Amino acid sequence: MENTEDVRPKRRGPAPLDAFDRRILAALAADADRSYAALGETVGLSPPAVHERVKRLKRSGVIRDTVARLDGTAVGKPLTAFVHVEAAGWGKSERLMQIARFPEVEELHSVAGDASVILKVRMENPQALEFLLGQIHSLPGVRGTRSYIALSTYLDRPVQAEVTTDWPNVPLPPE
Amino acid sequence: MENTEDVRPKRRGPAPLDAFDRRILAALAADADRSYAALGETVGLSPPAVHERVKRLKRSGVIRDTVARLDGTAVGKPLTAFVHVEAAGWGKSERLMQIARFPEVEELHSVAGDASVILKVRMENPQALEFLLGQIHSLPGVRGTRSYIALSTYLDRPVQAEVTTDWPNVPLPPE
DNA sequence: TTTTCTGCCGAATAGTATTCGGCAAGAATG
DNA sequence: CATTCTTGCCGAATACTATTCGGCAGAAAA
Repeated sequence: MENTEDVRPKRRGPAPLDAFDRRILAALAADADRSYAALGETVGLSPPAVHERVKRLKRSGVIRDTVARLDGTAVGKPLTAFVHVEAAGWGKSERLMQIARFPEVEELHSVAGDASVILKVRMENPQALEFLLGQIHSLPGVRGTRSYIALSTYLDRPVQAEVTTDWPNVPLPPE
Repeated sequence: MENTEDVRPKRRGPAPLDAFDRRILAALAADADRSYAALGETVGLSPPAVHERVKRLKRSGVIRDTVARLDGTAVGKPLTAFVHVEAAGWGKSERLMQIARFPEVEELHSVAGDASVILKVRMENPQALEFLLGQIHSLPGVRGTRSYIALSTYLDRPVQAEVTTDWPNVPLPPE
């Protein structure tokens, strides 16, 4: 006989995140400094069990990475702004990607809407923003930009593990 | 005698971040999982020295927190969007702040420009976005909204420690 | 029902984080 | 300038965690 290779793998694709995973993710997205013992305490698992799950979540890419979030003002960049770039032809010219090399640029998305690209930038001062806009305008195919300068930031947090499921009902989730 | 309390404290305010601090911050903003030994290796300090600096940077608030960054799609929210809210009177009505309770809302800024408030949201699907917009429109003083749906995200990173200082010169920083 | 697989736990081990004492360089003091 | 004081570093010692391991139990497959 041959064909002994018929055994299909049991399950393909990432296991769909059970309640423990969700709690672990929620906790880590809020504070990744806690020990596995403390984590296990809050989610209801032993330290090794939490460890194994976190390891799996990292390998599978659910946890992209763990980072320190810095205070923009403290590092010398108190000015946050969103820059909408209207590009001709089709947004994502390779050149436009180049401005991602500036450490001031934190996000870069191509979007649907009356802007082709949206940037989130954090600058030292208005003049620096002016220079950056100059850089952007010098790129080929850039028709114009529109900047929105943040006056106050009321919320700035990473991707949350929770998902609102009962949209039509709740007017506002409880505190 | 009295007035022996004349001795002014040597230095007020946060020390201004030397080169070591910068390197530590840059490293931690990229990957907070490394050991102090590994960090010390790359920045040129002993593990205890790095530890002490990190502790100080956290206490002083330069390092706001350390978080795990999750994959939006993996947690069930593949749709990223920026929502501009045009509010009457003055943007920051207390009520508007309430929508920050939805775990889908990641950022909330008041801005200068032809929008009063900008939200960054991550939704399960377009319908969920529709519901959220409904919530926003139901708030008093909201004149309208404009949504920009992210098609591709080319860059999404935390505040970088580096600051570009020679703006007028460089056309683009080297790789 | 039996077998297999998965994921948990407690205990053991390995590896860090953290503390401590001493030292050296720069700043303040006289 | 000499002296004192302060700051921040290092190496070694300690305490605490992460990580590994063996065994077990429940669910899924056979």
